[in-house]
Amino acid sequence: MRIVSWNINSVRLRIDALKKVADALQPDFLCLQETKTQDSEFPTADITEAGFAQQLVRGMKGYNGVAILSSAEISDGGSRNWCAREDCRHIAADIGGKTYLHNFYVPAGGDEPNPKVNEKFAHKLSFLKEATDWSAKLPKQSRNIMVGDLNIAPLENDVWSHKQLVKVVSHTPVEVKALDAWRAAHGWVDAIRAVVPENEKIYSWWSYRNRSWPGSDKGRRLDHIWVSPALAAKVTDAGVYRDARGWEKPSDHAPIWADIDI
DNA sequence: ATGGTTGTTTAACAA
Repeated sequence: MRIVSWNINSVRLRIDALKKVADALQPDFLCLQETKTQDSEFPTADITEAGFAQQLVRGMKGYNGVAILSSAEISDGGSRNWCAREDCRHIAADIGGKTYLHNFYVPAGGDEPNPKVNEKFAHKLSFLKEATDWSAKLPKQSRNIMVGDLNIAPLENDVWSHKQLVKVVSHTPVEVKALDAWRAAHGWVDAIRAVVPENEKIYSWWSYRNRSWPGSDKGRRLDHIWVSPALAAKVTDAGVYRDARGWEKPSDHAPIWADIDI
């Protein structure tokens, strides 16, 4: 079974790119973030045509928004509000066999990594804390897959330069510590790093502001696929589909994928 | 040290 997670940065603008990703990666489940589309405007018919008749959608006008698309039957696994905001940053699916798929879009956090002066960074840290508490309550033997744009690159080789980014939001020690706590709360296993050794650089996002992609390759690994300890041994392969970042009018994120033997 | 780009929605905001 293949799971793909992709911050598409507008599902309406990039519907053709979605079809190309579907053709190339053949996902059983395609999880999207930053759909930027209210549910009534979601391109349901186009996505059905692309092979995903099953669609769980939670969007809002202009910002955020998440979706889980599937070719096989799934049922609604609910969606949660975080930090008492209805800002469409989570949706879940029951994908059968007592296995649950959670799709997250964590707040980016603004520019200044100081919660006292930057409300967006405070929001990000609060979100991480709530998600940690939520993870701690998941039964240890339960089968969960958690994907999304977590907006944090935790390891030194998850960024193009640890030294130059250590004070930049997405790679600061306080965020990395919070992400580690979130992971530890359930014993989540990082599927990408289970496949790609920590001494190898791997990224999933490249800023639009750096026009030199892919030459200088100044990326960050902001997107993640985590699995419950009970599924850790079932991850057979994983990676980043970098090609999509080089297409016409790309999202600033590339799709990431994992094969899980369930 | 600064500014660099893109998307939604139309001047500003978020990323």
